[in-house]
Amino acid sequence: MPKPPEPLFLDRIDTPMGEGLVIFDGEGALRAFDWTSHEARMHKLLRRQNGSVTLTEAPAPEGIVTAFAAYFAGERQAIDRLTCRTGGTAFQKSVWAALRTIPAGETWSYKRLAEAIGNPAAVRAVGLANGANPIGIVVPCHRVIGSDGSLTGYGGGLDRKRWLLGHEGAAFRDIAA
Amino acid sequence: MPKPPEPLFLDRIDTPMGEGLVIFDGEGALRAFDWTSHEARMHKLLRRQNGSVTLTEAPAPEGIVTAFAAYFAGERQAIDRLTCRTGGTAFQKSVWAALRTIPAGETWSYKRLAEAIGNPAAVRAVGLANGANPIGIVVPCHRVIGSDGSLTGYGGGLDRKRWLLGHEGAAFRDIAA
DNA sequence: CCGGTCATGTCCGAAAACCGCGAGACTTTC
DNA sequence: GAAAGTCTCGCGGTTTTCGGACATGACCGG
Repeated sequence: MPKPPEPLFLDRIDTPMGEGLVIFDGEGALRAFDWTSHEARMHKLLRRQNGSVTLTEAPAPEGIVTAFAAYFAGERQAIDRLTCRTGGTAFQKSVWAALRTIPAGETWSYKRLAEAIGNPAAVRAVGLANGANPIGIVVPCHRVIGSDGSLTGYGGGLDRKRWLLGHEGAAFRDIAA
Repeated sequence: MPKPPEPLFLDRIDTPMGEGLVIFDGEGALRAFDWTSHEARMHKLLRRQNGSVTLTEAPAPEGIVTAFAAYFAGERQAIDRLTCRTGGTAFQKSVWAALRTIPAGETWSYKRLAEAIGNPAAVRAVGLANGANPIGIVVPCHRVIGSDGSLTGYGGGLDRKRWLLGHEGAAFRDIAA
């Protein structure tokens, strides 16, 4: 079953944690964000969710670039209104939608997230769905931590999770490096 | 990976062996043919090869209808030039392409077919591919019989295979009913 | 406090099952 | 003995099934 490859575009931006990759589509919707250091992982997710895609380097829409810049400059809600579009299963979409309701500066446990989507037992599955989130930062999977307040995991590396939560002024239990 | 459902069309024609279903696409290419009595099987093949499809009843292109009519009336090569389009794996496509080179009135063994596609040992796999052929009659999978001349199998039922070969004036070993 | 157990959704790779066969060795039948 | 039936085994794509791994948390027994 052949699916026509969808044309997507790529731009690079600087972040306090290294160069980031911004993927967006012809309608200007954000499709993915990740760090250059994890490029392979991002491509994998993209392919899984959209079938084959063609990536072309192009300057990102003004709105996206300025939103990221403002966020890093301290305006923590600047990214809240960016329009995103993803593939994924129904379960994953519900998880990602719930993620965007967590305000900056706050953290949820995986359990609370599971309850929010009406599937309280799917705690572990929620963790997986979190890990499959293609749009880092904007879909704030970093705001989910363990029930005991520890950082648990992060696709982009725990360092970045720690930095992001600190930047947003959220509380968490920092367990060494 | 969600694939946009492809719009296909369906028409019904009469054959000496019962009502048949003709599936074709927006460009008038033949996509499937089978008998109403085996409708479920056909849908399964269609779905596997094209992903999800939407079927709408519509009169088939003139060329297709008249070709079938002519074939059943005795003009056995009337279906040779119909343009077909199928999904399937590379292996299956090569098998189906080879099938169309068998002239009416002739029969091949599964072995000969396997040799024709350059994979002499894949005799049994060729049988499978034959069974997965979505376009009965036009892609003449009925012209393939056992090395000893027996009919072996046919998706639409051995009765129809027997009738078709008889209609085309081919030789085979008829083993009771 | 530690260690094990279980529930949950998704993907991935491995392995097995499925057959529209053919060849070779045997057994039947006139 | 030759033609025809029976049995067994190997062949190779495709589909299905199964098990493991995982960004967790609650519970239970030492």
